[in-house]
Amino acid sequence: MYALIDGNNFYVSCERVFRPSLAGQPVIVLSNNDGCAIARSNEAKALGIAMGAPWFQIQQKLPDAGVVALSANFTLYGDMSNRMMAIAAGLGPEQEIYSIDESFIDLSAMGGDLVARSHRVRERILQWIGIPCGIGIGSTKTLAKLANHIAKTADRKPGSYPAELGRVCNLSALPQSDLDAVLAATELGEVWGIGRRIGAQLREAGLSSVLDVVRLDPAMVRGRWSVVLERTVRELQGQACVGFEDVAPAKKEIACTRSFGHPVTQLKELIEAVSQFASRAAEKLRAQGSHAAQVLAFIHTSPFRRQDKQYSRSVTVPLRRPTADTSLIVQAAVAAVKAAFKPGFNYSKAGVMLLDLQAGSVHQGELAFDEEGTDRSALMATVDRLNDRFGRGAVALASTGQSDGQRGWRMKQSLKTPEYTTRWADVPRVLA
DNA sequence: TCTGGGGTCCTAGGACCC
DNA sequence: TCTGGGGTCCTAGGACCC
Repeated sequence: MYALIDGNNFYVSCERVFRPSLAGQPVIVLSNNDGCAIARSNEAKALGIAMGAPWFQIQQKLPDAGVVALSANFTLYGDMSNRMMAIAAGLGPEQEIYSIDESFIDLSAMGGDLVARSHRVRERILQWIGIPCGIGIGSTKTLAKLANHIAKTADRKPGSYPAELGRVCNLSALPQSDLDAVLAATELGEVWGIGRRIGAQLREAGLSSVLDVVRLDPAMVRGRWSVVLERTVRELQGQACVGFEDVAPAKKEIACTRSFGHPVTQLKELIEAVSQFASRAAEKLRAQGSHAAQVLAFIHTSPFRRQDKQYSRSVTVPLRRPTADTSLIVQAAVAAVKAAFKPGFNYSKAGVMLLDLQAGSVHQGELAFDEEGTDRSALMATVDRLNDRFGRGAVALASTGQSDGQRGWRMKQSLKTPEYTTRWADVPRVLA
C-alpha cells in the first residue's frame, strides 16, 4: 500500500505563503527567461491558461484578466520542499521523494485508519508550512498517483467525484462498484505513464476512461504497444511493477542547459556560457560523488524563429580519464563547443551534459606521466565550500567571463521574488 | 520582440563478432 | 540459380515524467 502526497500548484503556493494578497488571484510562475507558465493557480487554470503557455501569448490573449506572473524562484521552492517533505515523511516508515513537490510513502506496515491519519498530516503541512496538499492512497504507485489526482480534482471541482474523496482519497477502500464508477469518470490521459501519444493511440482503439484501460489484457497490450504500457496496465490492476526507492540512485547523466536572454552570434559568448554550464554541472557531479568519462556540449538556434536559418549540433569529447575536476571538464566542453560552432547563426540555447558517470571511488590504476594527472580534488572541495558559503559563482574559472553584467546570453528574470527563507537580507520582517 | 530544464527507460537498427 | 545463424554492444530517437 502506498500514499502519494503532493503540493497543489506547488510553486504558486510557495509564493502565496509570503504574499498572502495573491490568494484568490490568477497567479502563474514562469520558466527561466520568463518564457512559459510552469505553475498555475486554480484561478489561472480557470482562465484557460495551459501548462507551458508562453507568457507573451498569455499577455496578448488576456490583457485585462489581472494575471500575476512571477519569475521562478527555485531557491525558495527547494527550501519549502525540504520542509514539506520532512513533515510528509511522518505519514509512514519509508519515503521516496519523487519530485520537488511529490513523495511516495510506503504504508504496507501501517495499521489503523489511513485516511484519518492522512488528513492529520495534510493539516499539519498546511498549518506549519502553508502549502495545501492532496493525498492519494492505492495498492500500487500508479494507483496512488491516480488517487492523488482524484483527491485534488474532487477538492477543486465539486461534483466531479464524491465529495468525501476530496483532499484525501483511498482507492483501495472503495467497494468494487464505486471504484468502477470513479475509474469510468476519469479520462485515461490522467494515468501516470499514459502521455499524449499513447493516449491518442488508445482513444483511436476506442478506449476513453481509465476503466477501459484497466480491463485490457496485459499480454495483448505488450504485443500491440510495449512492455512499458503493459506495466502501467498491471499496476492499475493492482499488481505492483514499479519499485519503491527510498534512497535516490545516483544520476546516470548530469546536465546544465539554458536558453539565452538574447540571440547569440559570437563564439566567444558561447564559450563563456558553456564554461559556466560545465562548471555548474561539475559541481552537481561532485555533490553526488561521481566522475564523468565524457562531456557533451550542444548549441542550437531557435526553432520558433522561422525566419532564421536553423542549425543544431552536439559534440561529445571523451576525457583522458574519468574526473570531477572543473578545469578538465570545462576544457572538454569548450573544445566541444568550438567544434560544434558554425558562424552566421542566431544561437538561442546551449548546454553541457556529463555522460558515462561512474562512482568517484573507483579508479583505473595507471602510471601518471603528465600534468593532467594532478589531483585537484582538495581544491575542488574548497571551491565548492566557498561557493556554498558566499554564493554561486563566488569562485569560478576566468573563462566563464567574470564581472560582465551585460552578457547577452544571461537569462531574463524580471519578476523574481526574494529568497525569503535562505538569505538573511530577504527574511520578511513582521511589524507589530 | 518574447516559447524551460532535467531526467529515465525502451526499442530498432547498424556494426561487429565467431 | 542458389549466399547462415546466433549473439553482443552501441547509438539515436521516441515516449514518458515533473
